[in-house]
Amino acid sequence: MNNADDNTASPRGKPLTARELARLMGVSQSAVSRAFTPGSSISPELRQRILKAAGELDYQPNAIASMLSTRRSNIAGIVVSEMQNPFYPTLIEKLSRGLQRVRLQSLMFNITRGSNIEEQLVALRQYNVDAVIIISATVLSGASVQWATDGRAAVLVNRTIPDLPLTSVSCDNVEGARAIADHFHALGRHRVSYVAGLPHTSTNLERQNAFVTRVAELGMRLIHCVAAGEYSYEAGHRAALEIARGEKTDAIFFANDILAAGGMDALRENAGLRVPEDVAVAGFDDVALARWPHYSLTTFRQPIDAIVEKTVSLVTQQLETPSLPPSRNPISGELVIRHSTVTEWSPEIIE
Amino acid sequence: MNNADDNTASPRGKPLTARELARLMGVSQSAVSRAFTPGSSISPELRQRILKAAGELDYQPNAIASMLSTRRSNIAGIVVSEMQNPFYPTLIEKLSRGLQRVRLQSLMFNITRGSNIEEQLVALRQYNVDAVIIISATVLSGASVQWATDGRAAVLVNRTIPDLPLTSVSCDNVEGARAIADHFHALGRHRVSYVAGLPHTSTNLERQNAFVTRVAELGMRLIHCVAAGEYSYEAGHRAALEIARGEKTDAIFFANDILAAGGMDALRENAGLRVPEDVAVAGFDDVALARWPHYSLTTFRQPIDAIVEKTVSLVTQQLETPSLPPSRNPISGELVIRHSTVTEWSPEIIE
DNA sequence: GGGAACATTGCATCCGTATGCAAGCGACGA
DNA sequence: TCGTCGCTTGCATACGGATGCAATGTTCCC
Repeated sequence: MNNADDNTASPRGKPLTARELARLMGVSQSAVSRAFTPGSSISPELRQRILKAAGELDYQPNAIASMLSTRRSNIAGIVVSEMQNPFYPTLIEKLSRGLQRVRLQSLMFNITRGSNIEEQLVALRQYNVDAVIIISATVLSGASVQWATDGRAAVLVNRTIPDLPLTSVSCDNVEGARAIADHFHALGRHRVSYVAGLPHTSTNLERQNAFVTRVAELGMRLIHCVAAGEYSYEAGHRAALEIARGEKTDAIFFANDILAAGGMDALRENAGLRVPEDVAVAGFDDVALARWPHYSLTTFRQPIDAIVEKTVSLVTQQLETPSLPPSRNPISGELVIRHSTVTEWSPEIIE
Repeated sequence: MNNADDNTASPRGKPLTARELARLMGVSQSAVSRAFTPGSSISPELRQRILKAAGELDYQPNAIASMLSTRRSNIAGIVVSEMQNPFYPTLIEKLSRGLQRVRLQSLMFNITRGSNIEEQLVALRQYNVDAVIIISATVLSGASVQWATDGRAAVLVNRTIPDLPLTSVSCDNVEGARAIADHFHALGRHRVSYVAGLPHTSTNLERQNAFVTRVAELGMRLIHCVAAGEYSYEAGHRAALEIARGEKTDAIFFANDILAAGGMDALRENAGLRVPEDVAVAGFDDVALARWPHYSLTTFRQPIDAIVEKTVSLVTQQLETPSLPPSRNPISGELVIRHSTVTEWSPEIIE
């Protein structure tokens, strides 16, 4: 009757609307809508009939229209930067899959030194995302985050923002840094050092403070405490060389694995030191590279799956209960001992 | 007059709508809409007045409603997987920034072996993305891609799909593979080998064929040609060991840098071979790791910026001219010679 | 058998913005 | 001075689906 060219799926044509499908089937548009809305008031028979027809005619609800009606976008905005550290791609990948399980698509907002952060946050609001997940380590002002997350579910992952009470999920940095210090101590190393990445990030502050404190508690000496400036291989390399030129140290804790990798190469290849014999090296994260035989890096493993799971569950809770008070959620990690601190450790076999 | 509590920005309240702003200002809703639509029929004075008021009252257009009206989502769906290879996070990051320049947000669709691909593609359609950019190396059926991209701008990056005429942008794999072969030849290596990653991907097929062909042209012998099975360090490690156990080879081209890294470590640390003296090693991509002194890997650099630029421009063109015929766009890369093939090469300095 | 409680369904309207159309207005030429 | 043209502006409606409410049909119990 209409321009429904024929009753098969129609490629290249404008997509079928609920109203059209309804008319073709002789039911109301409401019925079509309800067929696709779980828990709505519709008989199983009608729903089946509609879903079947929808399948045959290749109808599917227009998510945009649905968003407008429900004021629910089913989109989570993920604010991201620092993609150079392989920890984050992995985290994001798993997170995005975790969010899909609760029917949330991930809209990525890339914050980078070059880009216009404010513009990104405006977009966050314009797209009406239901939830904001902030992973970026880049410094964001509390005010703008407040504005961007205002009235929606929000979770900070692996970071906090000063003076801004927001729900956060983090690997337990204190536990991890203490575990590294304890491990150094158990190895009999007493002249230890710390290499920070970005000095003002919350992850770094927590790791650094916990490490320094624990080192003092155990009666070890903190020889060097330097900031590499960023979380990169090159920065770790530079920092290690700087340390090697200074007073002798017998164990170095790098704030993450990438720094540690750069550091190890510098110590071995440029400073002529043996790892772990002359200096033990530990990192943080347990990214893929830490398992590579060349590095075989002792590190504190961030429990990615648990972090993702917790984040998703917090988002879900907040969506259900908008008034939920903010909470902090440290997730326990695990010390992974490898060859960079222990000579006699048998390296994991590559299967 | 209404419940406009006061005339300052109102946090926590529902966002202001164009209609409300219009009524507060005594203008029509159309005027507000036009003020935010470049090129629309409105006097500069009124536009300024409205934008100013919008700023003060913290009004911004609801992107969802706008999408519904215009049938334009200003969203590009990026179909992704393989986030383990650092080349991709970098590419995605730059791509997402490039798309932002033309006012497209990036909605990421993570395809992974575990996840439900069909479901992802349904979402792609439901969200009415304007453009689809497929980066994933994972095998997708032509039919489903056809369906997902039907009627919208689409670009394949660094891959093609058999029997599916779609616009694609790729690093010139043939040029790269030939350059590596030529380089090996110039080094006097005549017993060369090739290590594939995922054997059936288009990138691999192109690199492998071009390399094998060129090797024959130059009169070199292809000793080994193995498939590592995936693009990972471990796979490269395994493949290198396998090769080292077999007939002697004096140069190995790994299909990408990560494979090459695993391979180099295996050759040096497990097979007791010297790189480059006993065996020269080359990769493909030029990821960050290739520059690390420990690897200092000769590789063919993918021109990421040019790829991104071309992709964005193709998307733009397709959005302007929906009927644009598909095209293939190889982008020229660059051979980067480092220490893994040339002894006397002075390693780049870490600044 | 009558009436009430419940399950289904359709109707009408709303979500917030974009845009075709016509009305209003000033400028300009004849 | 009048008519016409062009620029602004507002009005009305469309975009596609969700949902409160009323209408209808069904079931169950006394």
